[in-house]
Amino acid sequence: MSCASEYAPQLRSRGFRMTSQRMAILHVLRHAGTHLAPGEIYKLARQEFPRITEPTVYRTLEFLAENGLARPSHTGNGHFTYQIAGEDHHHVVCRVCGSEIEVEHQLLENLYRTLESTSGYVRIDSHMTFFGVCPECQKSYSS
Amino acid sequence: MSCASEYAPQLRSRGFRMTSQRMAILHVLRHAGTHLAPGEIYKLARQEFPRITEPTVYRTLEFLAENGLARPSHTGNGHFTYQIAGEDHHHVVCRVCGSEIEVEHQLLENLYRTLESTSGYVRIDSHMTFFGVCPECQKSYSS
DNA sequence: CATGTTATTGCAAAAAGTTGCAATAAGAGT
DNA sequence: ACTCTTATTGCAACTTTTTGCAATAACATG
Repeated sequence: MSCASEYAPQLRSRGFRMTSQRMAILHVLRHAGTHLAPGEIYKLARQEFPRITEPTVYRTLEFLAENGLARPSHTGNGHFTYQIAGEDHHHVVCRVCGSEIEVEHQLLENLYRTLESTSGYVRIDSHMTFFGVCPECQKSYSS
Repeated sequence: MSCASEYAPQLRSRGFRMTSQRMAILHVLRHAGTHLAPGEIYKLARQEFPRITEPTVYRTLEFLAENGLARPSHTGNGHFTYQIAGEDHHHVVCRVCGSEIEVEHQLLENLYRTLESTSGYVRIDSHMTFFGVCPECQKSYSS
């Protein structure tokens, strides 16, 4: 069995099922090490389990995100990208060249707690992508 | 001329042009008072200027966002939604029922400055949408 | 106000993402 | 192991979003 089968009990205890499709996708996400677009995930997952289809990939990614096994993150073009859960960090993307870096979640903790007390909403813990201009591109514009 | 023509000089000074399509879309955004999905904007803009096409709507929204006249904001399903610029606030969306509230930008200022100094990136000023659970839905889960 | 440059658009076709529903298969119970 | 329930998938059709390129029209200039 693949390393992804360790998620099975977690799913079963909530009344869900572990399937080859979900294993394939979890496997892909675990080995990616970074976030991937649904299309890329589809191509890679097909190498694990060729009968998988696109609608299944989209539905599975949404399912995994709802159940905390995957993390969706927004990209600059308005689409989702997914990564395996557990890597608790955020991104800052350069709006000029697209390069990106990670940001510790710790830096956002205060804000999240402030938002909760001022808004009345709880369990605010979204994965965020911020946009700015990276050091490299700052140089090009100052010359 | 529509109220949207006040944007014309702003565009022309940067070498861009004001067109009927852009006026129609700006008009729609100004009268919406809230954010709209591209599809809705297309339908409404067609009432202003029937020859407008979908690709133009998408391209124009991206253009307006790049030039600070419109603000894209992420929705829970991974798509963009747009609103007229000038309303400087962020959103918290309930991940259960979808209700949302606005958050003053002031609350994020500190975080943005911290991100800039720790990351080296500058001009971080993205519009953000956070996800949490609203007071109403908290009740349903505590019963 | 006619002209030339080129930013912007429309068209057509492709790619990406979504939906409804019947068929399949996970896994609980026997 | 077999059966039954129903969560999950595949299929097919559909909607949304993107792309390349030729045609159009904004507007700076003379």
